[in-house]
Formats: sequence, structure tokens, C-alpha cells
Amino acid sequence: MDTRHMRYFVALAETLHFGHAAARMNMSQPPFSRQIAAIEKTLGARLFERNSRNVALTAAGRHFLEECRAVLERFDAACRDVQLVASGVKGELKLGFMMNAAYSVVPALVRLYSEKRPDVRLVLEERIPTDIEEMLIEGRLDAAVTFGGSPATHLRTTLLARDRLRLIVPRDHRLAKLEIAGPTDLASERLIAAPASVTPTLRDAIRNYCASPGVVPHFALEPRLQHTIIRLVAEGLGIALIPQSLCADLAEGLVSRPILDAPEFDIVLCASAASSNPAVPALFEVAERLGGG
Amino acid sequence: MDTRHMRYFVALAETLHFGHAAARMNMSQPPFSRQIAAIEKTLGARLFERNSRNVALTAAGRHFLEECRAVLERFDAACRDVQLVASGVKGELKLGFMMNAAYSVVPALVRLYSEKRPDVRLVLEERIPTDIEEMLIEGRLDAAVTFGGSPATHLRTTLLARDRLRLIVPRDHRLAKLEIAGPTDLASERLIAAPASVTPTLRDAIRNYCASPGVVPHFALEPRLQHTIIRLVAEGLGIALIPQSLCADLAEGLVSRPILDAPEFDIVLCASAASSNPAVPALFEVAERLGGG
DNA sequence: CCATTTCATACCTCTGAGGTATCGATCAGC
DNA sequence: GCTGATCGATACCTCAGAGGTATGAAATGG
Repeated sequence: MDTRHMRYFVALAETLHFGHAAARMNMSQPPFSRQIAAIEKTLGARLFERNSRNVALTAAGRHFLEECRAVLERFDAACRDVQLVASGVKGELKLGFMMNAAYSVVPALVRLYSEKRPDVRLVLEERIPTDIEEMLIEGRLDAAVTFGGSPATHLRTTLLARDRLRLIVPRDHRLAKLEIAGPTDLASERLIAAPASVTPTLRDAIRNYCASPGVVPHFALEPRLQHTIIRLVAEGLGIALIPQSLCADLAEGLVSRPILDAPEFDIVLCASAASSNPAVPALFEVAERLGGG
Repeated sequence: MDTRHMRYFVALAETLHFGHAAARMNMSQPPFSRQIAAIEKTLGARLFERNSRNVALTAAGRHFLEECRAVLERFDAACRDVQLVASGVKGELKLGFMMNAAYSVVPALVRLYSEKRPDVRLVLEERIPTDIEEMLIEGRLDAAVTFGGSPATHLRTTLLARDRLRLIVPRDHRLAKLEIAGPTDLASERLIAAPASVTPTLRDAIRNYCASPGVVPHFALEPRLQHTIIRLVAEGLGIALIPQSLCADLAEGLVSRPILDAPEFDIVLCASAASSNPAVPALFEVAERLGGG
């Protein structure tokens, strides 16, 4: 039994006439009759009640017809879809991103990509930058939005946006009165920042910035998520330097201020060059449109 | 492409080794490699990324693997099921029955049959006896529970139960005082009965019973359903002779009484001899157990 | 009763699936 | 860096089986 036999069977079940069914299959009647007989023999049951004048489906035949139609339909669709998946028009794409990208470029990227590739299912994975890098290398992600400048192994990369650090403090904090803050203003403050194990890019930038006048920064708390940092600052537990893109709509009681010579960093789309998912190139095309605009 | 090719593909996708996959398919490696190449050629896409050392699935291959597994599983199940359907162990059986059988033998019949043939889906069709006969002949029903004595064409028949007519009247009706009623008691009453076009068996029995002393019965109302008849009697619109089996739990305000020399009739299971549904014989086996007990 | 229709059977041909031998490339170990 | 081992690809051969033609057998209709 193979798909050809199933097509023969369906043809006969639909026409109930050996000659017509054989013609539909582009063959002559005798070998067609033999194939039907062979099907019934291998399946071990009569599918047609027939004499030299009439052909009718048996109960088993009716049931098998339903199944054959379903199987053939899915089979044909699968064969057609292979090219679509291979060309990247259809399929699945696992996209990782760090939380602070969720509020800037990721929504735009996802929207543009979904328009360009509506049949590719985007699986979004929010992770911290170090996990993202590991997952990219292991192939558990096809692409990711994260900080640029990673010295990682063969990653194809394109710039999505640039971001810079900005100060957030409680509304009644003494630094809230300043128009712009500098490194010396932060010297005596309790700083809140994610540990280097989570996002080395941000942590290094903050440490270097604060340390520039020779003062060792005091990191009071070290949560993993930028959102937690904002909440803790709002609770009056310290101040923080966070990406500007996260300052758009701060909670009540928080204010943000620019800082002098604010460290900048790239937000990039990257994919392991080894990732052979054909849905990825279109993502880079969209990303370049975003980064260039 | 046929199912054999799909099995080859799945074998290679699971082992990622041409030699091992070929062995699993009980063949040697060279023709196996050729078949894989042929699959990729006909599908128009690479399914495996391979060199002389490593074999890996492409994105298209991963997608196709899912589809192949699903298709093969359903295909194999369909082939297996053919014998089961042909032997009557699995499948579908359309069973018609008249409403007054619903409260006597049908529940028992359905329960016993479902125990004997759990994989046969019973499709129950409540119809009036005349429709049942027509549907049986046309093959729209495989079997049915209806009144016996039909002179219809080649119907295989077995007795399920015997029923007799019984009188129902409102609780405060003058006939409610009698222990047992005779034809003469009914002479001046407004009778409610289904028309002959719905159930000739009952209608004839009632007319003959009432007419026996030479009195023409007065049929006040002629609804199609026995349940409607009971409701109308409860509303005081007349009295009725209905099958005893429907008198089990009458509504408040109704009482039933036996009648002298009550007409009896058979309730039978019947199937068109032409019906070739292999699930039917087991139904008759169950029915004979019911009828004999 | 004969012509016609329709499925089944007999016999032939040839495609293509599978086998064996072998090549070419890659990797491990000395 | 050389050598043997491993593994997929290629070349060539064989034969099962799918399809073709001719024809038989049964049923229907005029």
C-alpha cells in the first residue's frame, strides 16, 4: 500500500466505475482492476461490492475512503509545504530578545516581519543577554535582539538601534533637581544594577562611568531584570542608570534625567551563522530597514 | 513520493545515519541513499545537510518529519482499521427507532450493544414508523426498532418485546373509577391518537378495538407523537389508548387502566437484508438475547 | 437472442527499486 | 603528516512488479 494505491482507491470510490476511474488515473482498465484487487488482498477486506454490472462501496470501503482523503490531503500539503519552508516563506522562527528591547525595537521588528512572512510562526523568548548568547550558539534560538559588541563566535549581526544610559531617581530625590547629572553626582549614592553575569554590557558601562573620577561605585542591590530595578528605585532603595528606551513611561514618583557623556551601546539583531533556518534572512532584511531608518 | 519514501525519510531523520537507517529498512545503504536523493529531488528542496561525516536535518526536513509522522500514523491506522470495520468490530451503525420504543427496549439494546461493540459508533435516529420503513429500504438506516408485522420488502426481523394497548385518562375522569375498561366504555369519548400515516399499526389496532361493538370511534385530535398525546390527555382534551410501555411514569393528574382483551403488537428489530453493514449481525445477536429473555 | 457494456484474466514489456563493488572525502590515532 | 577506518555517493547489474494489449465472462437492454 502506498499513496498511489490510495489515489486509485479514491478514484474508484468516487466514480464507481473501473473504466472511468482508470482513465482519471491515466491508465487502462485491466491494470487498474488488478491494483484494486491487490489493495483488497493486502488490506484483507473487501472495499467494493461488485459484479460485472455494478460497483458499490462496502462499509469498510466507506470508512477507508474518509481516511484516504484525509491522509492524501495532508500528504499533498506536506509535499507542497516543503519548498515553502525551504525558501523561508513558511515555518517557524525562534526569536530571543532581552527585556529592555521589548519596549523599543522588538514590537516594530515583529510587526514588519509578520507582514513580510505571515506564514512563519514567530516564537518569542524573553531572556537575559548571557542566556541569549548561549542559546544562539547552541542553536536553540534562530536569532535574537540583544546588545552589540559581543565578541561571540561567528554571529551575523546588524544594527537595530542605539541606546544610551539615563539616570532614574525618585521624584523627591536630591538629584531630581538637576537638569543633567555627572559621574561625581553619583559617587555617594546607592546604585542598583543587574550583575555582570546577566548583562555584562550594561554593567561594565555603568561601572566605567561611575569609576571615571576614581570613585568606586556602591552597588546596593543587584536584581536580574531591568523592571525590578525600576521598581526598587521607585521604593526609594537607591538610584539607577538604565537604558533610555526604558524611561518612556515611568511609574508615578519616578523621574529620569540625562547624564553627561552618557555611555552608548548598540542594540542589534544577531543570528548564529550556523543557523540554517531559511526564515532568518527575511528577518535581517526587515532589521536593516529598521536600523537604516 | 509514496509511503515507502516517507518511511525511508523518517528512518534517516531519526538515526541521522544512512547505514543504520538502511538497515532499519532492511536494505543496503547505496539504494537507500539514492531514494533519499530522489525524495529531495522530487520535493525540490534539501531535507538533510550532509557531508561524508555528518547528517543533519534542515528546517524543511524538520517540518517534513512532523508531517510524515502524522501522515504515516494515520495511514497505518486506516489500513489496520479496514479489517476491523469489515468484521463489524469498528465502524458506525445508524439505528432508527420510534419514540415509544425509546422507553422500553432501546436503552437496553443500546447498552448491550455498546458493551459488545464499544468501537462501533451508534447513530440514533428517532423517527415515526412510516419514515423508519422508508429509510430502511433506502439504506439510510442500517437497522431500526419498530412495530412488527410490516409486510415490507426483504427485512430481516427479530422479536424484541410484546406490548399492548392501555387506557390513559385524567385522574378525575369518570373512567378513572373503573378497574378495567372495555370497548363500550370508550364509545362516547373523545379519542386522541396518531394518524395512520404515522403509525398504521397503532391506529388500526385502536380503530378495530373501538369499532368492535359497532360504534364508530370519535378521533378528536391527531398529533404525530405519543408524548404529545399524553400531554393533551393531561390537559383534559380527551382520552387515549397508548402502548403500555409508555405508562410507566405518567405525569401528575393522569392515571392508566388496563383494557379488556387489549390488542397486542410486536416490537421488533429489523434491518434491510440488503444492508451490508457488518456491524449489524452483532446487533441481532444482542436483540435475540433480549427477545428471548 | 444478439449487441453492448463492464469487470476479470492471460500474457507481454519495461521501468525502477534494490544489490554488489567501489570511489572519494573526512577524521582519529600514531 | 601519513594511514586506516568510516561513511556517503556513484556505477553497473538484476529482477519484481506496474502498466499495456488482447480477450474472456457475466449481465443488461432492445
